[in-house]
Amino acid sequence: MARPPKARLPLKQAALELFVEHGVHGTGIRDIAKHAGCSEAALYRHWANKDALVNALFREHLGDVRTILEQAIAEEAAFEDKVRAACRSCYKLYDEHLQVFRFVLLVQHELAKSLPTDLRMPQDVVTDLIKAAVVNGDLRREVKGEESLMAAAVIGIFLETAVFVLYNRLPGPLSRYVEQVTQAALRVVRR
Amino acid sequence: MARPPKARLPLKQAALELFVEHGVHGTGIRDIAKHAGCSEAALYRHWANKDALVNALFREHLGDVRTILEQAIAEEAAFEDKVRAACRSCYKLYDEHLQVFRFVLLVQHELAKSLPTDLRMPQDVVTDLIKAAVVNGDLRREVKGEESLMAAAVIGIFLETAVFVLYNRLPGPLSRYVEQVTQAALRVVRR
Amino acid sequence: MARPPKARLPLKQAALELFVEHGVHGTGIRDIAKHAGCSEAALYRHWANKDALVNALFREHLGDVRTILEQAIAEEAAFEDKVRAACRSCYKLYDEHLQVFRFVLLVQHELAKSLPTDLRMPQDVVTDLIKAAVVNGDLRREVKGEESLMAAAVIGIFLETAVFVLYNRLPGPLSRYVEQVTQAALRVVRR
Amino acid sequence: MARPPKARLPLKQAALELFVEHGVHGTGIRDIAKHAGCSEAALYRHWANKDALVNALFREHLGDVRTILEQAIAEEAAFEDKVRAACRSCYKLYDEHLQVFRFVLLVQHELAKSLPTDLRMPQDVVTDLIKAAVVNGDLRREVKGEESLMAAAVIGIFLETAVFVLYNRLPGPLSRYVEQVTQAALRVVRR
DNA sequence: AATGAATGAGATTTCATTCAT
DNA sequence: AATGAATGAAATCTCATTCAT
Repeated sequence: MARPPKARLPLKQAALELFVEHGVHGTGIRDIAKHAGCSEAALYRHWANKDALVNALFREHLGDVRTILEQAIAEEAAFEDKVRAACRSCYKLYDEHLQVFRFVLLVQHELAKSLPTDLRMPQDVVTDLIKAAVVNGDLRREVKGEESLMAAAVIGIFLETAVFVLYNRLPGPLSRYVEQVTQAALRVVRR
Repeated sequence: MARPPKARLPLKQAALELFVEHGVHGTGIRDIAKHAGCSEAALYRHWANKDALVNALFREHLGDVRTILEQAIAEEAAFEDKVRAACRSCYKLYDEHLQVFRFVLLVQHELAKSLPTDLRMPQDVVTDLIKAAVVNGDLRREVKGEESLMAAAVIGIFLETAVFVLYNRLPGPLSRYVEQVTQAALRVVRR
Repeated sequence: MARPPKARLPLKQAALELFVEHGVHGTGIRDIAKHAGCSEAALYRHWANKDALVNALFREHLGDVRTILEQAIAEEAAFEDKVRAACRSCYKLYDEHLQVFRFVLLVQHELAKSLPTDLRMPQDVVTDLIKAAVVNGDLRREVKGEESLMAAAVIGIFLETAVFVLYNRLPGPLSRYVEQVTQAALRVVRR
Repeated sequence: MARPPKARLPLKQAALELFVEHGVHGTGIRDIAKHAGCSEAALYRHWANKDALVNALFREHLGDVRTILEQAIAEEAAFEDKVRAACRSCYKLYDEHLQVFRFVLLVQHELAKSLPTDLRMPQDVVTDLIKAAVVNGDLRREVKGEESLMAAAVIGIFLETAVFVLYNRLPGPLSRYVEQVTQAALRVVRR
């Protein structure tokens, strides 16, 4: 191999920070390069263009979130514990890597059009969790056919609480709400 | 009284559609003008600049949503009916004026930084609804101090269900879920 | 109408001159704008991009050349006179508007790929002239089936003489060779 | 003797193909390197820079064409046979190495400005052939002083026929027209 | 009053070339 | 010796806004 890539990681880090801070459209190549301490052209060796960078970054971090969720859920046996673990793992990510969390949240709507349909999303993980609980008998049969609706409710409770903390409608850190949010979610899915 | 301006409405309609479709930053003056069937300069007869248009549009539609919510809530007496009316009114807006709904949702995040803090948001309406219910005794006293958290949960359930419909994770129209969403929200706030 | 376009013509003239002088690739938007005495952005109001300008310019001037040829040919009755008129009209263009002639010659190969197939070219005019002469009996029947080959030869004689003058292999002006070139072309097509 | 360089030939071949396909200016170092299956820096081990590569390539292939022409002409005694041999040798090159032919044709115009004047061109070979024929008495004395004009005509017939085949105005292979083109050229130069 | 031309500033992207490994 | 990363300069193009008619 020739020179080991030196700008790749700084560029990703800089892009993440600036995208979250000023939005994807509000952040220029120039800003990213300057913040990363390298030239603008360096970016184009690693990604075809700005869009490609955004997409790569999104896929990567979305994968992280999904993995965190899946692992947390897999490590618990009871449904309630799975829900709590899911919540705790995500809120931990929020508190420790706010930028990753915000980026995934932020860009999701902006990229909705250009995302491949085969991409497994965190929403899918939660939906599957609920479907499995219905099958297992952890949730009443009446929920049958409403799994997606229940998933929407659970995700909504998870996310909007984070949004409230983000915009200072609730005091942080987010993790302090794990138990309350978990109980709220459980009250929704358990009739 | 002078005759009403002719380009104003088409411009607003065009801006709304394009902002929702391509984002505020992704939509140029030329796009708006072309889509509205008038000249680029016409825009500057009605608003000082692009930002002013965006802000005016946001304030206006946010006001609509807030008003709809407030009226719906005011027209009912019981807490449960208020929640149901709030949900129904918003979901009706979604089904009939999807773009208004999406615009308010979308721009909120994109413009988070530049929004004036004095603006009363739909979130505030819901929070106040819950606070009032605690005072009235419609909700148990234990909720005291958790009003914002409860509001977050309720709003999350409302919104994420809409998002699920928007991205075809749930079949539309959104209004069909009013009762289920209402019950879910109530289960959360009622211990 | 608002402001009458002031930069359009200067831009076309500047582009023509610079394309001929330094080649299409060798000429930048900046050069064209500076030479035309206007801003770079002005160009994009009139053409979508550089390629579009090149194409429009080519189509326009190609049309001129074709029209000149067709008119010259139409004004004469005898085959020999038609050939002479064709040659004279083109060589007059060369001597008086060298840039147009060179541009059409230069860009032809560069644009070969992107040109629509329906475009009637000067080559077609000459080919049709010869086909008509065979039908009329102005040329022997033996030429039948060789019209395109004869057209190639005639055009080759026309063009390469111009190229020789262009590169100073022959002294100008080109028009002085009209009679000799005409006779050469006639010797080729008349068995 | 050191072992022969490994990347040199692939680079030359790739450059030739891409220059013909997209033009010299339209082809980048990266394109050439990728197409040749080696690194970008490799090019600079063999040539000082892009210009040097272009020039070397042009000189080489131009030399090839000139040599082919000169040999073909030298191997025949009679003027008519010389013309036929010249045509046949070039058309053979066209049919078997289209890219070399096109490259020499193409680059001649694109690089007209930057070409060294000392370079002996195929045009010179043909002009000398005709001059010699006048001196030898193979062509009438009346042609005296018109040698360059005659050379232009002969070359024009040769080239434009090839161009017609290139753009599908005539069916290939080009070699099938050797005899007809030869006769056409002879008719021009023989009064 | 209303248009569309024009613009300055800046965005993104490309390119030939050099550099570090 | 050979690679691919990095770069400065420049190219193309976009944009919100102003201007002349």
